[in-house]
Amino acid sequence: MMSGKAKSSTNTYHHGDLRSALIDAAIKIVAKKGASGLSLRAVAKEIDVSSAAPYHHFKDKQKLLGAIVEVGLEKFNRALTRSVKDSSSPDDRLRALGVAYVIFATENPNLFELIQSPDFAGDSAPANLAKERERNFRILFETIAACMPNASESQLRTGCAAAWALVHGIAVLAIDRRLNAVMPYEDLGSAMTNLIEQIGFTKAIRRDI
Amino acid sequence: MMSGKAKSSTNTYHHGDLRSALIDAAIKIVAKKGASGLSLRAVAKEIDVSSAAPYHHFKDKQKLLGAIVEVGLEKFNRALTRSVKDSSSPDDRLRALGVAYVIFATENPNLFELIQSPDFAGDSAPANLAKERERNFRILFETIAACMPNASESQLRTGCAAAWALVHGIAVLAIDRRLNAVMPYEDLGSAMTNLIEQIGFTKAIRRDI
DNA sequence: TGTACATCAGTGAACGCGCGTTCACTGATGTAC
DNA sequence: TGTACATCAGTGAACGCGCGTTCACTGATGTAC
Repeated sequence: MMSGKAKSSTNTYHHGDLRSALIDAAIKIVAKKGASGLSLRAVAKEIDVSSAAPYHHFKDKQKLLGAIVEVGLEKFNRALTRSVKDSSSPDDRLRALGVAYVIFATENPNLFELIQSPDFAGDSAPANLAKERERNFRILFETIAACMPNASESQLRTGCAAAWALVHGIAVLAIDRRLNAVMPYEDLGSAMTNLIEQIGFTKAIRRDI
Repeated sequence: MMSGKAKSSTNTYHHGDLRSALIDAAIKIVAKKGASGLSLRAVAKEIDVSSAAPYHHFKDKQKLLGAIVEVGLEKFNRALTRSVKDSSSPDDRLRALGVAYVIFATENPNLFELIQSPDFAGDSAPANLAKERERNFRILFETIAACMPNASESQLRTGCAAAWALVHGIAVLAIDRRLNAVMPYEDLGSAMTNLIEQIGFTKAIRRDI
């Protein structure tokens, strides 16, 4: 057994930190096969534990998935926050934010899709996830607000919707390599950056508002 | 039995047009439960036929799904073609095309998602599907070309990518009602139209190109 | 420090389920003569 | 028009599989005295 134990280096009956280990293993499987390819049994097997063991830490499969989404949202949040940190002008920050969104999506396609899944993004989603999502939205809203200093609340929201939809569309299409047919690039990341640049991202969403 | 037979009104041993019936039933199930909720057995049951019967018409489940996608793409194509028919100016046509895209997606969410699934949209997709998709792209390309009469081929392609991504993003987010939180409307369709209008759809994609 | 005991976090076997697919079969249909 | 026969399109039973989940259990851990 190669798996490191958290509390003891000997092979103990108890795992030490099975909960974290389960989440890690689950994220690894999701990354490889997508959320639909994840089974509790596979997760348990991945860390050499019986199929029943996870039930001491998660009520059911859905709860484990929820934990993955939480971790994923935090990671996403970190990426977005980082992107917006040191850019100078509001427009630059908005552009950087969009690029970070797309880059995260293409680098973590399966995790991104799980995070966006209606099961966890809808009204019936757990409160902690909604809170994390709210944090993400705050970043966008504040950046947009800095870009449009004279806009009303309602105008800002429309701006958010427009920017979000555009970037989300690029992300989704890029994940499935659907844009390659339209504009072939070798490096997907730079292609997306390029696209965002070319359509005048920040200027576009301010137009006509 | 309520199901109508194609060739005979009596209850015959042979169905008549089982292939079409299977596709219809499958589309109905997809509409209700999504592609992941579709099973061959359920399709067979829906039209009161044995679980083995579909195998006389489709080699396996994937082939049936492919048939659904084909029908779905044709329907999608019809909607897009229609939208672009009688509008006057190129800008109006592009806008109408975008609206039709979003409307189709929100009215047929599960079918739309199946159509866009990487299993059938990727490079390994069946040739007939790729052809149907090409037809859809043609509509966009020609509309964009009309909007940008002096643009180069490469510029047109970038324009296509931008317009597509924006509209696709709206569609995907709208399906999951994710935009409601940002800009609440009662009628989703009019909200989307509104959004497309407000961000200056056609002007935006011409900017900086 | 040592012992008794409650609690915790595992095990392994089993359950029932729905699924895709295969198989030998049979009734219906169409065609050659 | 009638008959023999090949082919077609169904049936129903069964296969094996992976899955989520439950259960009685047991070894390890922590705590009160």
